[in-house]
Amino acid sequence: MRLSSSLLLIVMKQQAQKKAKKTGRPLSFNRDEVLKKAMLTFWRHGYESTSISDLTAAMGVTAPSIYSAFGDKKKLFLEAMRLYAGSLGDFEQSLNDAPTARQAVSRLLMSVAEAFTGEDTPRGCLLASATASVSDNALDVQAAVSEVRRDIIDCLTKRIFQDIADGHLPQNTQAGSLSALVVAVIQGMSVLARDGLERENLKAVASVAMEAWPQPPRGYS
Amino acid sequence: MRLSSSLLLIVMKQQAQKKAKKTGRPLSFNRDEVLKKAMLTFWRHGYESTSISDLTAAMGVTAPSIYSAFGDKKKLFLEAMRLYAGSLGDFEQSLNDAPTARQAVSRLLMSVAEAFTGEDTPRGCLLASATASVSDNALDVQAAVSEVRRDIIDCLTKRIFQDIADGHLPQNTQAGSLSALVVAVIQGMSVLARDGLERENLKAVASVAMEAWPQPPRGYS
DNA sequence: TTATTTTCGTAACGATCGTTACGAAAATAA
DNA sequence: TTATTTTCGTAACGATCGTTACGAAAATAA
Repeated sequence: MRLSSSLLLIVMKQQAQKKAKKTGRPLSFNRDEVLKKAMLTFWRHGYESTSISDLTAAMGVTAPSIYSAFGDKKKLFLEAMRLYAGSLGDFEQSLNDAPTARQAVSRLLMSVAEAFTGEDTPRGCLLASATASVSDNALDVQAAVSEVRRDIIDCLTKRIFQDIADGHLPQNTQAGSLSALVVAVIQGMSVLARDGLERENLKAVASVAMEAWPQPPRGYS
Repeated sequence: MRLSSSLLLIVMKQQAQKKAKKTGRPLSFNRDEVLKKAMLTFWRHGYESTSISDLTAAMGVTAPSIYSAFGDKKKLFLEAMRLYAGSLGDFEQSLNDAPTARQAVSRLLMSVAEAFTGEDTPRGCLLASATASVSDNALDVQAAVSEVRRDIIDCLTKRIFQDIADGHLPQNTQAGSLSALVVAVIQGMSVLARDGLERENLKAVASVAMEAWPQPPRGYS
């Protein structure tokens, strides 16, 4: 077989994956839509406290179809978590779009205050609550969530170092501790949101938290 | 029956409850000791992810004995939670023993940083993780934990108001938001501790968080 | 049409969940 | 000793867990 025809086959296969050229009975549900419903269920009840029965009810899909489409409960959760968290690249982009790390974090805290108290979504943060405690069977799922948090902290740390280099933050700024504090505050805000704290009060907490942000060096802003 | 003899009977009954004057086969375990082991198990795995089987293994007590001594799983958890949290009065006392609210909170954050990274205990905070997410069957247990957090916030708020009155804090200090932030930071530190952050790094986070504490008015400290 | 492919829903799998019935065991009371 | 009281351990309860076997249904390919 020549290389060109091999490549052609690959291209055709990719096209088939994109658009419904497949043979066989078609899927009766929209994969993205039911994944979103699974995500909302995990958001509300967490990983282990959400049963397959809860998921079939929320997704409107039978258990065998869930297993066929997503593998098993762990893989479904991991996909749901990625849908919730979004891409790390987009997060990094949003941090870099802001003029300073301070403004990026200030806006971040306000937007999570809104997101944690949405009318049409569960309260709090899926990352904070879904695997806060698990049995030994789900330690790997917990570790996956933990890794997402670590990536976010690393991302924030990089942005803070950049601000130090640009003179927006003092040279002695503890970049790692400061970014870890930002994530701690966000995860703590999730707890308060779940406890029922109202949106405006949560924003006030975020506002007070920003007081911990170091002042820029003299002559800078 | 005369009142005096009735009172005498009550006194005798109380004595019987204190010391082992009971008839019948004696308890084969120390109730306080096995409660502590249950508490540690709930601390590690949370309320719903801890099974009765986990508890019998950790406590060294059979299921029927657990039910006889503690009622059911919910009541056992609530007792374990109270053992973990301690009395609100003691907490209030510790806040009032400190010279200022700032020092009380600063010491509080350092002591939880130690407690969340103990060698012989699970990581993080039982209150933060054990009921972070639950099924509908355990919403009442979640509410009980939530109430403990609210009590702590109220306690901190009172102490902060006292410092405002004493001139240690500015008149415009947002006492409610500041105390809610303290609890948010603590609950967020629990997440970081569970993620594996080392003790000294967690203390550094707490230290940066204290930068959010308002400066005392001019002329005060 | 017939063959092939994929998904459908039903029905069930073994394992584990929280909880309890019940007779044996171990103490005191009479 | 015998009666009474309380706890013991075994064994099981119905319910639910996550997962899968399997034949029917619904599409395209030949």
